[in-house]
Amino acid sequence: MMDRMKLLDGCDTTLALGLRSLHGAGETCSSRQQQVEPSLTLCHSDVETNMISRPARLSRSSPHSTVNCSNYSFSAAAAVSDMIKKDQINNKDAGVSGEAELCRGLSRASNEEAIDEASSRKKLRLTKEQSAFLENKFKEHSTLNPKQKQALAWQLKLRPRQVEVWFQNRRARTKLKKTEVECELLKRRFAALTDENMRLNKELQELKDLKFSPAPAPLPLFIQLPAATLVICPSCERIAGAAGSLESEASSTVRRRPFLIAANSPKNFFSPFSSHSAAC
DNA sequence: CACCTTTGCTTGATTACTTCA
DNA sequence: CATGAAGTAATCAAGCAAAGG
Repeated sequence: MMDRMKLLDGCDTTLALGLRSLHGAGETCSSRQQQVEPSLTLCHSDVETNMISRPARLSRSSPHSTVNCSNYSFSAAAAVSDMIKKDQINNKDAGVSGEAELCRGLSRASNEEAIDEASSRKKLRLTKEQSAFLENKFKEHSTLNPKQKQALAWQLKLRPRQVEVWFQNRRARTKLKKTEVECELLKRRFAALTDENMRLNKELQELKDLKFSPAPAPLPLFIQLPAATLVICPSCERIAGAAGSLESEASSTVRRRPFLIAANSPKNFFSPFSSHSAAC
């Protein structure tokens, strides 16, 4: 019921009539609608001329006749369906106008024949201007309070419900986009870490091989080694400290930074032939 | 080249459900 | 705890453009 009630949200005069002009740049009346559905089709070309006379906006068409519609189309079936719904529930967002009342009378008259056709949804397309305006407002704040919603709807000559839906969809799609971007970043990060892991494993293997090689080559006074190679214990074969873990990018960065050790400094120099490294 | 049809994408709208005051 | 408003997630479906025959 609540959901149904939402349908009434912000029903303005034109909406209540179910004859609201619908947007769509360069949009023409759907050929499907014209050819298949014996429906009342109402269109007009400019939202600024929204308030055209009532008789012009409400006319029953033959299955193939439509009111001239260069830019907008509106299925009477859907419109009447809306009207019926509105008739059944209270309007919460905006007061029901006299025009709406009149519309209801009209809708009742055509209820039975229209209700079967009312299942199909017609949808408007916002004009570029409307979309741009909404985009700008969305940049300012991604949610709307009722007052802002009403004001926006009024400015754009849309129903508050339409503005609300637009913001809902915009939020959802922004979030989706953001999630996709994050997912992509995580994939890249995963790939980088996989590479790093492979590199370290290779390095580890090389050290293991070195361990079993014959006489070690004489070391220079100072050698430069990647930090990762310095913390493996040849005795227990454990990778001690940060070298064996991938817990953070920060530690990874630190690990990658090579540093100098003095070959003649027994305190700092890791000898492959000592029993345990200091890290153990 | 014009015309259909198909396909995929965008986007307005709906529904069910959740959260919160 | 019940309620209603407002939000999200998932989905539907119209409209459109591009591709291809």
